[in-house]
Amino acid sequence: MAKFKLDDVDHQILDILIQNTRVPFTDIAKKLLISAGTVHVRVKKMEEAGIITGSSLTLDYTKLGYSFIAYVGVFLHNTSQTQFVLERIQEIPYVTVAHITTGKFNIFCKIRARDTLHAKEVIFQLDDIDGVMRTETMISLEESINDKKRLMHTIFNEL
Amino acid sequence: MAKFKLDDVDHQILDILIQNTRVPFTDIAKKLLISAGTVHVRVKKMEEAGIITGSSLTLDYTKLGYSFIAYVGVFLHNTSQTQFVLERIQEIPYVTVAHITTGKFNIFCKIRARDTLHAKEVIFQLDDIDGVMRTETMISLEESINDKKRLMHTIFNEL
DNA sequence: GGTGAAACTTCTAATAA
DNA sequence: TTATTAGAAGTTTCACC
Repeated sequence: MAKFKLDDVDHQILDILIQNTRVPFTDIAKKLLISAGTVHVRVKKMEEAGIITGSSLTLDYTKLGYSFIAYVGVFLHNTSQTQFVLERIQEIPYVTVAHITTGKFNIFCKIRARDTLHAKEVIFQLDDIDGVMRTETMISLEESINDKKRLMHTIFNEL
Repeated sequence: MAKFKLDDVDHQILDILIQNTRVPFTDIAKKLLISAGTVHVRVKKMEEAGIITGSSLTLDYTKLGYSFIAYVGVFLHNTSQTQFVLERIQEIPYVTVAHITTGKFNIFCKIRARDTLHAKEVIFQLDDIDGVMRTETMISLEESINDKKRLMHTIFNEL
């Protein structure tokens, strides 16, 4: 898929909305010295172009009792089983992301659980899927997320 | 941190907003057969309680020319260097997440790059950090993200 | 392309239940 | 706690630059 051409105004709009989707267009307009109508049109275009695919809340899962994060590498008996196993993995809600990978593992996923006991259950569920040979777990002791804004700035300065 | 008590109405509000933060409160109210004022109060409370920590746009990075995802495991000479290395890693904008982990690697991170050539540069940057012994890369061939909504539903049914 | 203003929709806080 | 309501605020469209 080709790059999409965004100008500086688009970048600044994304910059603001990426940090808080509920900032009013009128506020953005004031800040960028353009009209609210323009902000509206720009956002709509970026949505139509598929650059903006949606918006989501950021929740504190720790406050909901889910403070445990781990990455689990999955080894398969045979790579032909990849799709089947992936589908089984997707049925486990505690697996938040799964990747088919090259390198050490065949499938690689991130899980979010309540605690070690709960994580053990989830990992056993993964182990029990037909075609899975074994798994290897890396427990996250500390997560540090790099602000999306940093990547965006870097991307924008390249375009 | 303790669990927070959310009732069914809160769950349903989160369910809707997690999929699209811009759904008007009046629409949510209609759907849940409550008033918009109530929705407003509930959301505000969840924000104050720290359950809702923010909102963000979902962007299609592939459309922006960034279709390459890889996970990189980092081995350190000495775990005492963990904090130092983590700080250097955070300076690289193409690293979107980094974790201190137990298990195979000392630090584990996710990178987003334009292509293999660019990824190579990023990985070399990681390798060059003082204290890093070596890295191990797993390239993502296919990413499958499990809907946040699924995890939420599961969490809610437990609470 | 952008603007500004009108028409419409939504938000929000105070009041009442 | 929740509902109602009315004024404030935001969104969206459109005729005109």
